Amino acid sequence: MSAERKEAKRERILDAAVLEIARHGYYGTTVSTIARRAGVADGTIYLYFKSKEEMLVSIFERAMQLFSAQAQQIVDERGAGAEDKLCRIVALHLSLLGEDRDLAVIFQVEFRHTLHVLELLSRSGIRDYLALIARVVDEGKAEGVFKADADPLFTAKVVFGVLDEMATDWVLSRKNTRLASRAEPVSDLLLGGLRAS
Amino acid sequence: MSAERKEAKRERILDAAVLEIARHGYYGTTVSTIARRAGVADGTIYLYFKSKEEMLVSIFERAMQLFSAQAQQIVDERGAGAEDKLCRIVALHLSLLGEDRDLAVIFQVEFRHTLHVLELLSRSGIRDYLALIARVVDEGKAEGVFKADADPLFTAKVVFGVLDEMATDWVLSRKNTRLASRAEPVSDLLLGGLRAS
DNA sequence: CCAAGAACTGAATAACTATTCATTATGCTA
DNA sequence: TAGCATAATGAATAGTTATTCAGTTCTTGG
Repeated sequence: MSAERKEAKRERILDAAVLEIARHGYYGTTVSTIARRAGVADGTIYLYFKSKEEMLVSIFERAMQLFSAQAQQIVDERGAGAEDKLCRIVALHLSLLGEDRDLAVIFQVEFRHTLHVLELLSRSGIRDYLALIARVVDEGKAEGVFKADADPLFTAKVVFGVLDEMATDWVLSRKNTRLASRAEPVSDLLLGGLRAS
Repeated sequence: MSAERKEAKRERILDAAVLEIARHGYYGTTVSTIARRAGVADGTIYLYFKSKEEMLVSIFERAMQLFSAQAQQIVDERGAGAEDKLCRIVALHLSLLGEDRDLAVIFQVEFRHTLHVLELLSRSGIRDYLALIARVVDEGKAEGVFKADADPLFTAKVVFGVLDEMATDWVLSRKNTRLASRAEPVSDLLLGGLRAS
């Protein structure tokens, strides 16, 4: 079997896992269910993943890669100001989760539990993301548009916390709002607290 | 058996459950383990709780009661300004979780998963809490110290999000910092974004 | 077209554990 | 203190499910 076809099947299994786990939770989803939805036999799962838990880790890694790559691009851009970069990261975060409710559920609900199992391992992906935001805060201080006494990592955690709560709130609410529509008010409030006076 | 002694035993079981679940997760903790730590037989658990899940709900309710009662007191106080009230709620939130790491772990990690099972049920406790914060924002607007265009519920979610992220970060970090020490910088940043200019 | 290795299958296995309930202990009242 | 109700026990039950592996089907290079 060609490498591409193998990769495609792996993706299909992962997609099935995202869908089922989002709807029924990690412990409420059996390997058989995932296999059935992916259209493979139970045993086949184990040709692609060492265990059920490894599947969850893979979901996290695949999503985090998408996330980080795009955020990185925003941060690296030359010529853009820190305020603008921060707004775009906020918008990106809310858009990516807002586009895929199943993935959002897994991020906001299932990983929280898994973090307990994986502990700092999974958090390391978040740490990189926080560092990225912190860099933007640092730039803003250098530009003189953010308060000189803002602690970059602390500020990054505040930003992440707000985004995270928005996402969780959206996931748990039944209303049919767009998550991305909250980007502007979030940016406004955060920038209000950050700007040099 | 007297009602007090019964209540005391119920509390002992709940304490044992908090300890074990915080350390090993809900699914990593067996009813037998909780029973052993509480010093009772497995079957005894079921004289006090209908099921394992009900134990978790009881933990949530017991803690939320403590939480809400104190927050309510702050909000109800006459003569205090909205800025001051907000600062005190921030401090309260971080103190209560900071005083009891096991409880904090359950709140920040285990309940996230359980929310999936209990869905909006558990969130309703949070909803009341959010409403309380929103009321303070409203007062601040009436006093003229907060921006006139601040949306109270949205702002409450932002505040909660920041507090929540601080708590999660503290729970997952191994460092021996005090959670409550972040109250001041959190308040500063939030008030900076909220104040009328 | 045909090995032969790669990929896949799914029933069987091997735990694991929430909950029950027949039995025993305890405490209270008269 | 006897008798009765209440409380506690913990071994047995009943069900669940991740993982394995012996056997089958597909692919492909010569």
